[in-house]
Amino acid sequence: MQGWQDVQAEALRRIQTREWLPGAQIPKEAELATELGCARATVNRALQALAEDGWLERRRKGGTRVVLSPQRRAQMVVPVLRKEIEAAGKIYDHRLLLSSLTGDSLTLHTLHLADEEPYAVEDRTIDLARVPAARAVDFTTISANEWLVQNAAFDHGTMEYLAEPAGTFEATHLKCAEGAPLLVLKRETFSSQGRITAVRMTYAPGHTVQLNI
Amino acid sequence: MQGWQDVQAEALRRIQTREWLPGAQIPKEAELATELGCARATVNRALQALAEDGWLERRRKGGTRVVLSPQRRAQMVVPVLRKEIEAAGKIYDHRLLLSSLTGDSLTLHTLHLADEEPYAVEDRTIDLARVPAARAVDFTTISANEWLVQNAAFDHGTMEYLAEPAGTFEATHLKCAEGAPLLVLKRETFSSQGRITAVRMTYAPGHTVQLNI
DNA sequence: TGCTTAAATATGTATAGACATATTGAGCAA
DNA sequence: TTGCTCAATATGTCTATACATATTTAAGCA
Repeated sequence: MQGWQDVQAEALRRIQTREWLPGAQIPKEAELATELGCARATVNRALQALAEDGWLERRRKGGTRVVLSPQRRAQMVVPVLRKEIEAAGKIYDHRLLLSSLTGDSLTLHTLHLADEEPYAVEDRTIDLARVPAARAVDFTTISANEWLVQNAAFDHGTMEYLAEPAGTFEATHLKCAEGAPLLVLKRETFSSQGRITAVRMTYAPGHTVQLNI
Repeated sequence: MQGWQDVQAEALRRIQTREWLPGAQIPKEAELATELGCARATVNRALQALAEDGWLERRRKGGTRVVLSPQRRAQMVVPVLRKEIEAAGKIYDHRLLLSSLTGDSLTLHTLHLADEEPYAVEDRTIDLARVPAARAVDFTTISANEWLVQNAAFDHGTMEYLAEPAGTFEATHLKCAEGAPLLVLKRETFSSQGRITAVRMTYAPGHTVQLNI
């Protein structure tokens, strides 16, 4: 009944009730340990967790202080279309619309379907220098989206959502009017070697992206 | 040179190189500790971090196994408009367009400006039962967005992005054509007591949302 | 006054040992 | 077979201690 999670909860309470003010130093680990009746290591574990969550800033010798403006972070799972669609109880399928190879750069256009209805169109470029194995893959069978997730471990990446009007290409494949507002996702993923792939995913009308805070 | 971060890196390497296959059990903590020449607590710390990052699944007595399909998570900081705008080197301002009180429900319409240019329109409902202090606030001075961030600690929330055509209201205030594709954010935040506020933020054309993986 | 250097100090982390707790799985009973 | 009990076991966590490391502060010196 005095675990580090309890200590974390208590510290978070003091932050949120402004008992510990933003920017202010909080008692040092040893003091808190004494006050709460536990070992310093326990306090340390708790405060580290809070620091990782962005509530505290810690510096050796400098002590621990409450962050000026706690920036909360929203999270989402990186979308893997097939799972997203199957999770909604629908049947996933996809059509490879175009595949073109220029040097080490492979370009793929894919239409993703949910219950035979258009779900999204994908415009992807793969750098084969980073993923040589992709040369031998038949992307009509498995979608590039999925194959890369399973076979190309990446370090980091960026994602960007925006709204754009449907062009002729999108309107045709997504069965919507030209100019209809569509949600677009641009994503790039990198390994330590450099960029693996860049995607532009245009979702059918009505699509939404959910995040949790 | 044998810290828990090193152990974490080594474990992550084994996962990514498929030395430890998805779904497979990995050696138990005690064994890894012996193999890597460190204490079990060190291995524990490392594996816990990997579990928190979604690479491993751990169960008492059941051991630790590599997650079937490592779902990567993308993160973004919850947008606080003023900071977002000021970070871009522009001057933030806002206009309260409408304020209406019905029982415990306060509705606010706000136009947010960056360098005097329209940036977004906000349609917000605040539940005053959860934030009584909001009754006394002059939201022409401080935006609801910002006041709530500073004064209403929330537990959790949901966010949803979508693309919608500009209506007459948006077109007027955001200076764009009716029907222009706009990025819309719907957000709800909750305290342990219940919902604090619900927002619908419609961004000016061209706005993008960035996330990091 | 300004610079360099040396102590002081708070956090970071490792370790061994102990106990807690959730699950599994085997053995036994209905 | 089904259901129950109980021992075995892997992870979860706490503790006390020790040392590492980054920074600040103070002292010393030019």
